[in-house]
Amino acid sequence: MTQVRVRFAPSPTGFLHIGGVRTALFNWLFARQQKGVFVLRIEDTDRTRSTDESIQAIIEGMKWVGLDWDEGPFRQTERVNLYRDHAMRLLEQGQAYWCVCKAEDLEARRKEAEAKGLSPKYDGRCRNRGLTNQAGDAALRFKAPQEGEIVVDDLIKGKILFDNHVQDDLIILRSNGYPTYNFSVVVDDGLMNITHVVRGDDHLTNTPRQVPIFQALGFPVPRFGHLPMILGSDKARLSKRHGATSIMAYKEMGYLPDAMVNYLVRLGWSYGDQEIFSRQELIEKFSWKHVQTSAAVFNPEKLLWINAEYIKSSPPTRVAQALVPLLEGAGLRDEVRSISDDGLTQLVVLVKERAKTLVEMVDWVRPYLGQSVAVEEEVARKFLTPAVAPTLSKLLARFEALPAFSKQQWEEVFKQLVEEEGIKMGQLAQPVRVALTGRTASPGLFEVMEVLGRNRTLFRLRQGIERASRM
RNA sequence: GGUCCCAUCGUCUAGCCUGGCCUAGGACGGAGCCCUCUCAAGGCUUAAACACGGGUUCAAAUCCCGUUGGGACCA
Repeated sequence: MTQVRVRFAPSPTGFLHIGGVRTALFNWLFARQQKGVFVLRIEDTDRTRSTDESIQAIIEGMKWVGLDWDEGPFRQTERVNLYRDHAMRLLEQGQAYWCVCKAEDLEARRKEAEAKGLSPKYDGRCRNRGLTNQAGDAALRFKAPQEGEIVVDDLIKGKILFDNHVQDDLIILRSNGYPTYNFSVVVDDGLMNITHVVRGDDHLTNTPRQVPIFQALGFPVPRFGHLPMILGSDKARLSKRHGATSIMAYKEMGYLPDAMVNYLVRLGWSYGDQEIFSRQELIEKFSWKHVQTSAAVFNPEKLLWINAEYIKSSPPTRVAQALVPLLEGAGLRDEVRSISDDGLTQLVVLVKERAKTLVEMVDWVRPYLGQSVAVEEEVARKFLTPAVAPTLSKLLARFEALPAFSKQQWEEVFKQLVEEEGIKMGQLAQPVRVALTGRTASPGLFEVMEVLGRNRTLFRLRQGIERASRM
């Protein structure tokens, strides 16, 4: 049994796209499950659109989602000579030929053929002319088989038949000496001993063009798997209009990498009714058999739900770590420095059920960072009224009488006061909540006090009373 | 235009290969109720789908053919 070798081969023409991450993810899962090798290859032969920043973005994105590769990153621009050598070999073997047809002529002939109702493929004019490339401006074409058929047994879609009659003699080297996509891919996959080519569905019809090239070059033909596309809510290919498509944008929006991976893998793959998977589980349970054959619509709401699930269930220390850069980004650098790791973790535990993203969490955590807390005018006017001031003062006095904070004890004292005053719980709880957090919504009051500690609780309560008396 | 792919609730999907267990299950989102110091979380309930038409069969979401509709690639 030969070792599984798969690859992810993005073009560095922008940021790392969500669709790309999913393709990488399926390859990675398969490699890890099979104890195989995952290769990262940068397809940058389109020199006009490729940039170094994009390469960095790809690497950064892959690292963030935790998809580690075993070989690479290779860059195709560093391998151009390999492609030329292999092209020349095909020429020597009589499996390629020089073509001097000009683009305009080809276009004209194609239109003509179409008008006559014929297929618009290359008419093979130069196929048997035995031309050389003396002028240095000829393109090299592959002599594609014209008879029989190519059978692709796709890992996902099953057996697909392609008739060779309709196959074109593809250009493999352009007149400028640069290889075309379909050729460089085959040379690389061949030389890198790729056993399973798993890529987007948009490459499906490239497969019957590539298979004969593998054969002509003497490479074993890999297995192929074609993943369905990801669509936007209008069922059009996912693009910026549907919201963020860059993986790093999701980092900035406060998504956890594990949540991202979980969502993306479930978008097109299933394991019965299970929704949440650890990485280890994914590696164990993944199979091509349950990869969906049809395109899937990207659903931000479900992603948000999964993210919330991960925020709730991930180790709080990990969430706290991920939260730090966002807190700093929100201008809370000093506050973050003055809180201990344990303290921050405690805050995460306090609010994790309420925050669906880390960005939301920043806002939830904010009231618990300083000594005092800001209370908006409007909120204060509504809850910190002179009418409640006396009750708040009584509460303060009773809390002050307690030497140390004890959740149970303070809650008892609180409820007793409510009873004595003949009011409802909420009538006292809301003003206290506002005094302690500056908000009308917060975690449970006594959890809040626990996190604030005795001193800050009393301090904020006093401030609240002061404000209520002034109203 | 040619070739190829695809088709179950609004969305992600289970079931399809190996027909009967499907009065089609789960999840997100929606609606309602419960819990409740607020907001969440949680629990319970609920609406919501086999694209259409033929066939095969005692029986079809499941197999076959066609139609329609989406999509990809080629240039």
